Amino acid sequence: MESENLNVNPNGEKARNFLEEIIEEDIKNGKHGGRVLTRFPPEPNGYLHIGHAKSICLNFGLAQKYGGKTNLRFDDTNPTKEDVEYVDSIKEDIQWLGFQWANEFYASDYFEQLYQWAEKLIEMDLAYVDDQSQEDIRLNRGTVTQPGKNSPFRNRSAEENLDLFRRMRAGEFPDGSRVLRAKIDMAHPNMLMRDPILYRIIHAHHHRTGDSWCIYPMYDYAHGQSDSLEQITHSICTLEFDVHRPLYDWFIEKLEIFPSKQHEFARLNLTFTVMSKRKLLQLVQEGFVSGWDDPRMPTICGLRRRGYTPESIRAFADRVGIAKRDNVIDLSLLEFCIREDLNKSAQRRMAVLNPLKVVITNFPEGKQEEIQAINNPEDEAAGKRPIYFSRELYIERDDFMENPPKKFFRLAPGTEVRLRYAYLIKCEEVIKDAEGNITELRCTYDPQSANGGSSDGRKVKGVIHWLAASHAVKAEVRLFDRLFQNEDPDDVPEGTDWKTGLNPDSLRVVEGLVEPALQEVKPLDHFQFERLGYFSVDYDSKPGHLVFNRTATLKDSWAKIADK
RNA sequence: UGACCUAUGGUGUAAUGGCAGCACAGCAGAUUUUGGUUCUGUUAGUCUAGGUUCGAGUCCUGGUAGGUCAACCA
Repeated sequence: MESENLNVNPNGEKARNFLEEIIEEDIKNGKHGGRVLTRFPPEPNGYLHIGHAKSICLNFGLAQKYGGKTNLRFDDTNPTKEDVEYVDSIKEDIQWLGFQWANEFYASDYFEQLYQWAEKLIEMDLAYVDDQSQEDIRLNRGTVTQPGKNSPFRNRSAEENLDLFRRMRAGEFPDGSRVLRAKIDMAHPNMLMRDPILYRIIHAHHHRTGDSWCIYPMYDYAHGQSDSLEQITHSICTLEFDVHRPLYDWFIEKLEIFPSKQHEFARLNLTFTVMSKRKLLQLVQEGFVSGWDDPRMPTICGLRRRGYTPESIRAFADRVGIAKRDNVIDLSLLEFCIREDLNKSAQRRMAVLNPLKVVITNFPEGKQEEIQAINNPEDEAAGKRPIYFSRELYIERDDFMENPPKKFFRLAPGTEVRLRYAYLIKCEEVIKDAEGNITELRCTYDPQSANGGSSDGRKVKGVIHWLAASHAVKAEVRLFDRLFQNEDPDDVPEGTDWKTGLNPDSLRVVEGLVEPALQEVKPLDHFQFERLGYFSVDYDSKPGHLVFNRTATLKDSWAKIADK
């Protein structure tokens, strides 16, 4: 769990982000007795994504660092959008990431208290029932440059307001007919302070409170007070809530309740990635992906299925940093984090995605040789496993070129390469079918070249992966690429649907060959298929039908050389 | 045409009035039975104009640029 912070101050201390500075200052001043309590407050209206992961790591990480705790609170104030399906997935994802909340709360737990406070505000002449239509409320709010106009219902007596508000709760009025608003200032330069709506009438079934309510509090009226009820010390949210802060403070001040403080940080943006829940939902509903956990999705469950580890996501959250300026993180940083983790932990296996048959003409027919292959060169404790060498083999089709360019140091007619952990082989003959397609290579091997040696001390630059024909089983291999082809997926030509930016090649399924022992694996086990990248076992995989997802490619320097 | 937030290499993020550093990406080299890893080196930055100060990325003022706000969403 200990995350490395790479930024170091000149005095050698770890660099702090601005939130850590605020908290340390608060602790120093004895605020709340040095207590730190944060919260992660998702609305259960969708699955969590990598942006939420940043927020989770921040909220839980801060509490851990300063000896505090973190609550999980579902912001379930809008019954028309929310569902228990999302509640369950959110809890699962947070735990998978490696965090445990101190308490599981729901904004709906506080509906009665919130209601009582609303009556109090009415009695204080700080709230009123407005009968204006939704349209009129919008019109009379003014614009960012023009002040709004007072509602004709703004000066109702407290008695009348109380009566009306109680009847709203009792269900006497239809949806949209009336709202409860705070009485602040219709000319306030901050639009949020122009008599914000506190309650609206929604005759809908709520996933937790059922049908006991037909009026529901708005976010602004629920969030700060929920923080306050839980005695949250540091309420951390994203930048767009910045303009809500005066209102957050207004309720706490007028109600004279626990003074939670809101702090804002910049949300995560990733190149080639859409992060909006609304858009991700659209991709799912319109069938562009197989579901919220499609391995191409930036959701936590999608990344998990893709083979990302919790450690890699936490490391990523740590490296992107926390600040208040808008940012777009390069996707290559996320890829770096998963490679860094998997390089250390993933066992190596042989696999061939696009097989080309090779016959070793000077190797006896029927003979089989056992070779000990290293499981993970980065981790000696991972040990070795047997693989088998025989006369008939498969190599990767891309590892042979009939007319190789300069600097291609794999197999070509007359050249020699090493088969990883096995022998040096030399290509003697290329067999083709009637159409001229290469169907087979005839090679000879150097019997003296085991264990990295050779008969005369010669070395070769190329080392390729391979599989004995007798020791290879078929597997479905899913290769993924980014879902969107533009660096900024929202940057599409005027008037075009945002989905025009989808990458048509984001999924490729191939039938490959893998080591037979791979039949024993279970979902989410991960491996590095030598030279092909990191792969993990899909949920769909079963003994008769192996399915692997490519988590990440290896860094490919050949691609750059070939480009030049 | 309002209020608020923000501005440091290509991308992020430090420097809390005192040598502009780190990571990713890029480039070059060494090692390597993975064109991987590891190691070394390297390119590249304080939006702008003033002011305060012995000294400004940092403080002040103006400008410029980007973002947020006009749901009975959160």
